[in-house]
Amino acid sequence: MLPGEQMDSATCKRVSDLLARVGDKWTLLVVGSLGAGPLRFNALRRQIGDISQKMLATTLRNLERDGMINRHVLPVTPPQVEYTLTGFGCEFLRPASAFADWAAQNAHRIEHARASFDRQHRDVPPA
Amino acid sequence: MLPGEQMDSATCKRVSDLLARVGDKWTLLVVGSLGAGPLRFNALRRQIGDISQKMLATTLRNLERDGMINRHVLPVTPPQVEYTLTGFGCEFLRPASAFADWAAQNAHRIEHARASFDRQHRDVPPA
DNA sequence: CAGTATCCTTTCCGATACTG
DNA sequence: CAGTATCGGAAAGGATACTG
Repeated sequence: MLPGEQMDSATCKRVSDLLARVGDKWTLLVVGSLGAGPLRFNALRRQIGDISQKMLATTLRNLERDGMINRHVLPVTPPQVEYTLTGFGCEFLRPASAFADWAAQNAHRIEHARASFDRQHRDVPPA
Repeated sequence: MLPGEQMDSATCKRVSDLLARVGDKWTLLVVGSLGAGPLRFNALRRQIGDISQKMLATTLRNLERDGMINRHVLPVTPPQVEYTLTGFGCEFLRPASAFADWAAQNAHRIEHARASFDRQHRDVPPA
């Protein structure tokens, strides 16, 4: 994008769509975890901590559909399924990490802004 | 972040939080619109198109709380309220734009991946 | 182990009506 | 003009039980 030029409305909408997908409660956690290497379903689940079985399955399916991860079923019993980032998924991890870095470095500023805002507006609220 | 090192779990969670905030249906559209210059409430509303009054008010309040925008009330009748990006908001627009660029440039790849995935999985679904 | 199916609660968000 | 208040439908997401 040219400096000074902001996103046009149509582009912004598509971006917003993707951001909504990726900005959901779990997607970034999953992609981040897989960024360190392949993981199986339950390993992934333990790594993330408090994700429900349902949401992990849904998130993984969406990421697979979007071409970000590969699902590899090992023909053993009991079955094992290994998830890995695709090349596309790795590419995605770059701007995501840049964004993540900014967020991590500025989180305290946001918290401060919130505290300040709340302080100035905690008046007259209830009876 | 060091290359090769992915985000740790705690950082990832904060980032995920911010992404969820920013990745909601309207935030990025509002910030993007304000990136081009200050706008008043209804001007912003027209620019974005189909946002409801309620969601615009909510989104603006959240952004103000996070220190991303300033709300300036002009003492005239009828009242006018002008919204502008803060310095912090402008800084935020950088990584957001980087992310947005990637998303815009790769949107077609995602669409293709989805179509391909759906093609391979449209079998045996109903009775 | 790796899921799917179902239920149920919570949250989101649009429509509408009203206010300073 | 710039909001707030209230309501109701839709969607997200957790808990639990079940399956290959």
